[in-house]
Amino acid sequence: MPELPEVETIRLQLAPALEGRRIDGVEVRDARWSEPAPPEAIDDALRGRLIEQVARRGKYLIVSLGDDVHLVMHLRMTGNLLLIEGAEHPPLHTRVAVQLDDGRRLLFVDVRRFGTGDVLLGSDALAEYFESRLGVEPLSADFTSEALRAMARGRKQPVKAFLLNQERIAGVGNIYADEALFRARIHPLRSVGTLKRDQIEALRAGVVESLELGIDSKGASIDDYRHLDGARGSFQDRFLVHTRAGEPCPRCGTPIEKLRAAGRGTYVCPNCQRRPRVRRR
DNA sequence: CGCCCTGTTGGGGA
DNA sequence: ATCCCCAACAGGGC
Repeated sequence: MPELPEVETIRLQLAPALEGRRIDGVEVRDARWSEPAPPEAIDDALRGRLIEQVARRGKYLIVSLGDDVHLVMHLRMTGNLLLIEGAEHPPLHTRVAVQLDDGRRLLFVDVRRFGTGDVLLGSDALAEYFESRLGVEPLSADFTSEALRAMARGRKQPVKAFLLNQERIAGVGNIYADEALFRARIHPLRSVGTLKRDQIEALRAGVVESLELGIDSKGASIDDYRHLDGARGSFQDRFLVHTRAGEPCPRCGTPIEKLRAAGRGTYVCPNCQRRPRVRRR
């Protein structure tokens, strides 16, 4: 059993990664392990350990290994995690390959290199990592109207920025936020602190419903099938307003409009989701 | 062919 | 708190 490195948190920079190495003939460019941990420390932390549990928190994946070692990964926008057979050729843009003892490999593939990975030593380090980053799980019993109202109270922030902030509600992305707001009939630029009690409840329900659209009948996220041809199209078809500028609102027929909120492309029905009095840009 | 814009995210700086 | 930019690419419009 290898000795644990002294550092408590190892930054495993998946993007870029593994300078100067080739993975089955696939060249990996501009790669390096970032400070403070040298590659040997990463190897030592992972080598010989059993995968005991795979979990999710917000948009993070957690692979828990023996001796309280945790590999925490984020796919960001284009990342993908693949399990391949030993003889299989890793796809282009493979950044990190973890060799498993049965001959298979776990690949982190990411065209844009936004994805991240951290090796955390100990459950305290793991808890701390998420405490500073993530708020309530919206699909848990803790996500009540009361909790949402308490978080929103007094804030002038546009409601869309509030939803995208992972430190309060974990896991709501751009597409999901638009869907939740459309369902709740709330304009994304509305100040979150001004929402009435019934709007807060509608927003809570909208968030839950939008997230459920991303889960298929087997309980797996539809994002699990991203790499399969055609999955992407059917995924987007589930959402009513996102990327549908010009198309008629499914509720009232008014053309969907595109605007910018919280720095992201944002889609609304201008009739169902009334603009706040004070315009902002 | 080149330039410009956009983007399933999050972090840092002004 | 809030806006803006950036990371590193692909893909589409012009």
